[in-house]
Amino acid sequence: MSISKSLLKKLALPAFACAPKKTFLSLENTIKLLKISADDRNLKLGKIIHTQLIISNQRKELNLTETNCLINFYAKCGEVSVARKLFDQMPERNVVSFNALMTGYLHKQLPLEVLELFKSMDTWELQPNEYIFATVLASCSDVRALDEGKQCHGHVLKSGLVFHQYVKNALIDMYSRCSDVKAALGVLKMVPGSDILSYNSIITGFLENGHLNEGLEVLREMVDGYLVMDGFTYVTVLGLCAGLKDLKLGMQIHSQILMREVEIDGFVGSSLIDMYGRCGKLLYAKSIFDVLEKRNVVHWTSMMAAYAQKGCFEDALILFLKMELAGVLPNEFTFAVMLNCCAGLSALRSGDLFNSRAEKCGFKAHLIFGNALINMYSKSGSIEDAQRVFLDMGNRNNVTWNAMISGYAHHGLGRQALVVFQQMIASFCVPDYITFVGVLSACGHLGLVDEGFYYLNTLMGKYRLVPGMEHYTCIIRLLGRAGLLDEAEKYMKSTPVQWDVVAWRTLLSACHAHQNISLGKRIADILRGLDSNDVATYILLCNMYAKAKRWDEVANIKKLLRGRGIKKEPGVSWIQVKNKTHVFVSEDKKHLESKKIHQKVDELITQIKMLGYMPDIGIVLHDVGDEQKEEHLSYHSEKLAIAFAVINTPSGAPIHVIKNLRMCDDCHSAVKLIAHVTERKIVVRDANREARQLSIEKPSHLDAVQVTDTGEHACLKTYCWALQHISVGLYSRKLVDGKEFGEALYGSVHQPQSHAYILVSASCLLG
DNA sequence: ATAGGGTTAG
Repeated sequence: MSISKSLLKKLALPAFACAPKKTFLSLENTIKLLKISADDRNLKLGKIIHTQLIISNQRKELNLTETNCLINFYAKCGEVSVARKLFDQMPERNVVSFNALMTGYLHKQLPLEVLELFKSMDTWELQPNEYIFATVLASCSDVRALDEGKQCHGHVLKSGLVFHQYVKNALIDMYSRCSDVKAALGVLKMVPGSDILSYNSIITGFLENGHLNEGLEVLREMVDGYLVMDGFTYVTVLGLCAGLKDLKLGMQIHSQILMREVEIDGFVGSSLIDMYGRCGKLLYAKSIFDVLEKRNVVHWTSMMAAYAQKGCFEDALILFLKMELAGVLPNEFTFAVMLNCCAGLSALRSGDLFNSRAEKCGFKAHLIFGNALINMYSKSGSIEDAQRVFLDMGNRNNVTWNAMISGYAHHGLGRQALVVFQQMIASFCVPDYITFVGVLSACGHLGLVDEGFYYLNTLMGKYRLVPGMEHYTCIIRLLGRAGLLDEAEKYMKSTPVQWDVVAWRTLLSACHAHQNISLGKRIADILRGLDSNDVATYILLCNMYAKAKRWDEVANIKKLLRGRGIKKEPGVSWIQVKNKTHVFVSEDKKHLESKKIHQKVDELITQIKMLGYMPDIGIVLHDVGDEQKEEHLSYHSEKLAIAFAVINTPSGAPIHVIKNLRMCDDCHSAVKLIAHVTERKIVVRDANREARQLSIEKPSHLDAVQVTDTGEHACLKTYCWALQHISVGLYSRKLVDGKEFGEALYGSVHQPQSHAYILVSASCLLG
């Protein structure tokens, strides 16, 4: 009796359980059940059927089809060695046998075996068909084996199978994943009949390899061809928007999803959160997160990443606790984001805790986790721990090497940074843009001018890298450190680079250090032309003049600042002692132990004066006499925090202080000596980053609209706002501004400022 | 009887 597949599936196991011992299935049903077992990855059921086949078979050996089915079954269930045994014992094989086994190797990530089988087909005088090519190309794609993929392409062309949709798409997938943009586009355009899968593959591949603009170009063509996006497309295109930080395009895609009533499933939901998060729209990301019915670990992690990206590290950490309460288990990505938050807060203790938790959960060996760990330890001031993690890592990629190189460079360990760079090259890891930022800054610390220029002008070119502003700024810092200020100025004036405020300020900082007042003045003029209201520049200038005891100039700048209503941000330091964060403001007397702390500061200063410490009296902005100046400097927030830590932590314990501003020269030399007299390791890290936003931002263009946080789609509110400002009459479900919907999207992709974007956005409300 | 694409890290 022949039974339908679905019925078989439903009845299979219970029927087997009840069947009398000598009941055998018909051959036809056996094949069907084997296929079901393969599709469901039901190893148990398949094994039972295999047994039945052997027992019931009157003939000595299984026939070709039966064995092929078995190979397929074992390969799909991950038992590729069993599949191989069956394959090897076959007296006769056909293309199907080969492909079934190849698929097993493909999914086990064993591309060499796939290629080996592909080669051996020739000796069996078997011609590869479209199935074989699709599988072999997928293997090449998986391991980015471009050369093998190209050879396979040649075979495909000879065989004339290039017009098979599967083969064509496999070729596109292989080329785009292997980052061969030209070849991928060639196949897409030369071979007619691209479906949504062709486009999804190519955009995904481009996105993966950072060819974002090319991806956008392909998207344009796709929309132009009126191809309807599916769930995969939305995920990929949202990834593209996130990478390009193109909020407008992202919102258009979101609108289309809403209008077409595409289900926001796990994947689309997380892509939306990620897109809004990476475009800096925390509130939008959260509104998506809030309305999701089921939240998985990716949703939580994407949301945490969105907080972290905005610098709301504490909020992200709180979200982690909420996730735990919701019973969702963290994965390696979650821990990586958490470590990133700890790095942002310099919360070494919390970072250690996450490290332990992750190790217990078995994520220690994950590459992304190790990378995040190196980053956390080095940003939190513990380069030894970073190094330990680095040495322990069995698997390393660019990010790993970069993290270690820039970690060493940041800690002033230029020599080590360059050694690691050499090791990176020796282990055939290709350096990238970020690698050279670290390398050049290491050269800066070591004062290696010639080497710096060699890396910039020669080595970067060898790796086909175009130096960017970060690299040029490193060069300026390098020249500045070496005291070659005039050369630096000459270099800046003669090199056709659009120097920015940071670069000029770098040189100004060198003028401060080397007391080149006249150049400093010239740079101040240039900076004034670039950016008229920058506090950091004025403070640098002020310090430069103060160091030179040019009090007249100091007074001028202070007057200027006062006139513009600019206030210097107060110095704040904080420190974690026994699970509590203690915050200190310069000259703060509010702390409970204030008196004891001030006494300790005085004591420490007396001690280090005996080692030759000379309080710097020239760098304070206060209008007071010299005596008082010394006092003010003594109570800079980091000194207070260190004194507190010396009192409240066991002797010998390391002290980690974080502060908002850059440490002044006086504190720098004082702290070094304090570390010496107290025999402690002291790390002071300045949080040299954008001001932290503690509350969720209001969409800037929506000031007129009350945005509440009650689970409604914040994006819809944006569109409501848009509705009030545009004429709605033009819209019908299919037509926007007299154009097809796709055209409106197309138009706005070409011109991001176009009004079509608002219309498309608005349409989702009406649809 | 054999083949295809997606989310979170730095």
